[in-house]
Amino acid sequence: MQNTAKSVTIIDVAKRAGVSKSTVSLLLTKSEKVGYKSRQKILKAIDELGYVYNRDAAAMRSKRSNLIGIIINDLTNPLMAELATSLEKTLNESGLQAMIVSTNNNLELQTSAVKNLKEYNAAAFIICPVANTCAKWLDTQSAKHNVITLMREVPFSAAPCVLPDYKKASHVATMHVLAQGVSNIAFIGCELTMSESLALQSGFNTACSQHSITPLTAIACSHNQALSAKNTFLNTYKQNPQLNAVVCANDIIAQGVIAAIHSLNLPANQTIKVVSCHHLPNYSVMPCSLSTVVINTDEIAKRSFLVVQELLQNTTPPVKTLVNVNLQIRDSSQ
Amino acid sequence: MQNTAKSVTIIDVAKRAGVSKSTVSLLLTKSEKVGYKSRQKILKAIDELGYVYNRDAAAMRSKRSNLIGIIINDLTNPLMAELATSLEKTLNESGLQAMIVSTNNNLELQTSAVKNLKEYNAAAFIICPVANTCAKWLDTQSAKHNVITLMREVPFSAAPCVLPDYKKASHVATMHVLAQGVSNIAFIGCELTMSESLALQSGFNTACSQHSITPLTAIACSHNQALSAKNTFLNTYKQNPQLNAVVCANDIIAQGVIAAIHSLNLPANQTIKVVSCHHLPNYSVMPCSLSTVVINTDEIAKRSFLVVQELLQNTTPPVKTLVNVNLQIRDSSQ
DNA sequence: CTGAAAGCGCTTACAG
DNA sequence: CTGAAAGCGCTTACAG
Repeated sequence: MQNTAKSVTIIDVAKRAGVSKSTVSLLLTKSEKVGYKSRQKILKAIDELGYVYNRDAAAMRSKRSNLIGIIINDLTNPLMAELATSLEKTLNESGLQAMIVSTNNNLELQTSAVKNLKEYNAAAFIICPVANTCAKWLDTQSAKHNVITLMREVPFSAAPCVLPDYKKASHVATMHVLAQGVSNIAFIGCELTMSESLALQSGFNTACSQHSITPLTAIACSHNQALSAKNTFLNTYKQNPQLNAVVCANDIIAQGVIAAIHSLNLPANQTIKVVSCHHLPNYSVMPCSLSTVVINTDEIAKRSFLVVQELLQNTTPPVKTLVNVNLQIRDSSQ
Repeated sequence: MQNTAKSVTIIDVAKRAGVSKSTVSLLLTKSEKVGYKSRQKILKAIDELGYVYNRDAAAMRSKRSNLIGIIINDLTNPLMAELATSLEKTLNESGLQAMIVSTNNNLELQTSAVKNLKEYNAAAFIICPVANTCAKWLDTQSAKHNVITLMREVPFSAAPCVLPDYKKASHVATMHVLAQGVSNIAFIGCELTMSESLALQSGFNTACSQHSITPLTAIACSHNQALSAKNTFLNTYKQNPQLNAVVCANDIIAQGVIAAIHSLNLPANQTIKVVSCHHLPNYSVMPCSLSTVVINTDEIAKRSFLVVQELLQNTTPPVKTLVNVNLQIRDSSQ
């Protein structure tokens, strides 16, 4: 389709506007240098001819690029989608073009996504890395390109990283339930080898020891599955019937745990408190209310952008940016 | 960063491999035409030099492009995210590069997204249109570019469109509960002016009349809000206490309705059946089970790809492709 | 398979 | 502001 029509170039625009090709190019790049009259004529010509700026040609000639790759490991996670959307908006506002790519938690797809984006001359890569991303690979990319990681830290990598303060998240969540006088508390997380999970567990343990409480247990269930969390909780409860509080790694796990607690049909005087360390946008609409730690995706997007900007300007950004998190308190006794 | 290093070109590769520039270009484009020995030498040189194919240059010279824009109105909807991921995978497998862009249900963002992607020389646009997309605008784009719409139909537009059989979805869902002998049935949808909602309602009405039942009511609640659905249901129930079945437009609304039913504390012999016409991936993990209509995103992605392929080959694809849907039966009495 | 040549649409100095 | 010129990295015939 677009092959049939001969494309309109700046030469055509220049002819029509009665100015030189250079002037058109000047308007298209740094528009403040062109006088009012020429500007009007050029804009009119562009409109009449339906001229479309060719960024491929511009990028090739100038060796610049305003394309930023956003590589997301799990786009079906509403938090990640929200973050990607927010990032895209932030980049757009600075004249940059976001290109979101989904790797579906697949390492090969992540590798090929970065390779492809290089061929498209991306100026920077914002990566939410898949779980088993290798630090060596990341450092190789980072040495030659502008790369930052998001939401997840790749251990021992030198690439700048922006992530929520997971340790604070679990700490504040745990403190919240401990303040209510519970004493038999468990943590239910997932993928405990990930740096995120380790940070969550660490915040949990710190809070427990600050209250001089030995946590009952800390257990992992399979990846983001409410059903798995439900079963995990039921097993834990069987072995620890004195359990009266559960700190969950995120809202999905919390949902599973809450479902499990409902299924126990506990007497009215026996409650088990549940709190989540990681709010997921669309899960807030659930029947039951839940105290949860909210991660501000706009703030993460903003911080990420600042780091990317520093990279683009060849200054050295902080290697790690922790973004604050906030506990949203709701009725969390089940 | 990438500006400092002088880039490696096919000329460098050709020199190193001891072949001509043309041969390298040949390998990079249609590789079957290059002999085994040359191929090995070239691949070795590419590897040693860290050569990166420059798609901007290639696209500019050849006037071809393998970039496909995927423009999604709501990336935080897990179904849309799943669809985008699936589409990206399908495109990748055919050597095309997907560029996902989120418009966040904002018409201006959608317009500028398409404009930007044109500047990047996208070969086609796959659009999940925002609600108030104008048919005229879409037809203008479609006249000059390869454009298809997904999941939502823009009324009176000539652009090819791929979407689930919403009418069948609500029909099969409604028939399912009617077969259980209910007689007082309501439909709860959202945004009833959208073509999707109209199709859902039409399927519902058809099923009711096939059972010679006059539905109690059909009501809209605000956009995808479980809480709003909950309140809407409670109001409806107050006015129609004989209600014993509810057909919901999607899982989120169904969740709200189920929560409302729970809050009624109905006697054990009184149940209200709930069914959903539109399954949303991450909502399947809910405490309660729910019969719901599953939309196969892989199938939609595949069909969309076929339509795009036809457009790229300048043949005329079907203007409308309806993808089959399936009722997933679970215990749906609440 | 090679090699020289033209050209895709732009940017970037530069002299006027 | 103009205008001519060079060049970004590739593809595409074409004659050998």
